[in-house]
Amino acid sequence: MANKDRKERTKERILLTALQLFSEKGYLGTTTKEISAKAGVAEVTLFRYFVTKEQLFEEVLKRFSFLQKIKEILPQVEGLPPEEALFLIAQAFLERLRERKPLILILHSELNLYPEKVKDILKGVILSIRGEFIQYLQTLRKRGFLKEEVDLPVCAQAFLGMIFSYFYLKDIKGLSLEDELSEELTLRSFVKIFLEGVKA
Amino acid sequence: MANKDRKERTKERILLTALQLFSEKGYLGTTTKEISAKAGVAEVTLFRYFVTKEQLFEEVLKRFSFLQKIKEILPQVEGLPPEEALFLIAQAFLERLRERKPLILILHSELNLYPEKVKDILKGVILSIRGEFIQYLQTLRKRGFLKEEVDLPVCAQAFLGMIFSYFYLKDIKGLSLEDELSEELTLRSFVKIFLEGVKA
DNA sequence: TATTAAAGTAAGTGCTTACTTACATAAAGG
DNA sequence: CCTTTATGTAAGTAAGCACTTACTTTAATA
Repeated sequence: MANKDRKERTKERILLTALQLFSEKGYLGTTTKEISAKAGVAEVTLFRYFVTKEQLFEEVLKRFSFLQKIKEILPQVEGLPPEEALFLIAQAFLERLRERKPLILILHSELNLYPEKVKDILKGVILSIRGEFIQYLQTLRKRGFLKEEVDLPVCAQAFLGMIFSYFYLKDIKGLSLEDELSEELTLRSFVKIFLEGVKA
Repeated sequence: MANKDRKERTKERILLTALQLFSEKGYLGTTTKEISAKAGVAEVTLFRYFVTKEQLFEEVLKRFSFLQKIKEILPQVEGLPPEEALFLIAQAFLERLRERKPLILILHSELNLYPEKVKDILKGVILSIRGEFIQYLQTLRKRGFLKEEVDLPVCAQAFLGMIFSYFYLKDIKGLSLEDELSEELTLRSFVKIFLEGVKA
């Protein structure tokens, strides 16, 4: 094992552990001792790489907010009937939110620390996802599927908002209301409502 | 001024200040010194009323999660055409979320502390709001306005979800996307999409 | 094998924080 | 007016935390 690999791997281990702990307990609720213990390194090693806890936090944000590539599902979906396509998009969106859950949790509870940085990241994530979705809506519009007068960004907000709220309650807050349908049925209902709401 | 009033007023002042600071800086980010200073009392007074910081936090939750009465807008709305009624409901819902913003911020960032208690409160808030909305949907159904097959709880989730996400981005995260419509237009668009999506 | 780089051990420093104790003052009530 | 009750002042304690320093061990490299 080359020495450089070794360095990178320990650094990576610390970053990963920090991501996890920050997302579970918040920035203030997590101690450097805890991070280093769980990462299996000496506390001093942590400080050798990231001079302060704050810098570690910053690097966690950097490392995990941009690297996760957004998978493109649009191409696979363009030929399908809109109802099916929207369902698949909804599923993919949910999946994507779930993958990013630790980061989302951090952005969620750590508005006080680095408010601008956190906001920028969030904005980037939202704009990219919404952008993709608007792209799909445009193909629908070209095919004459949509009402003329609808505003695409607002439509996207509406549809993604339904799904985000669902994610928020279920995955972030861990709430399940007794009378809930299965996930698939819920998403399909959302799709139906949305589609009827915007189609020509 | 009676002595009892005096006691209650200082206690209330501490609770209010704590609510505000906890919601701004989180539980761990707020110190008892800070709370007492801002409330204009000696730190020791805080501890005389609430033996520990944790107990103060608990009382903040108790005090502000149940007292805020949910205003009834349904009666004022029943006669109106559905599109107008839904718009007013959407506005009222947003307003209600905004009133409760400090509490929501706390429930938001303090999942670690008292997870069960926090969850219960959140669940109560959500169920009560959703319950009211379902009530309204039932009147629409009775009047034959809705598709037969739609599931009311899911509809409610969809509609309130759009609005909640809007609130989340705008009021909680302070994000505004450049291409956004005015609040009124956005809400009216949501209403249109939803109504077309569920009507017979 | 000798050298160098990466990581560990261990002890400690200074600061902040929740919480305490003992005593003092001011207002309310009888 | 005198007692009781609410609040303040001031000083302090014990613990936890981020971060440091000095030295040692382990492992890659030349």
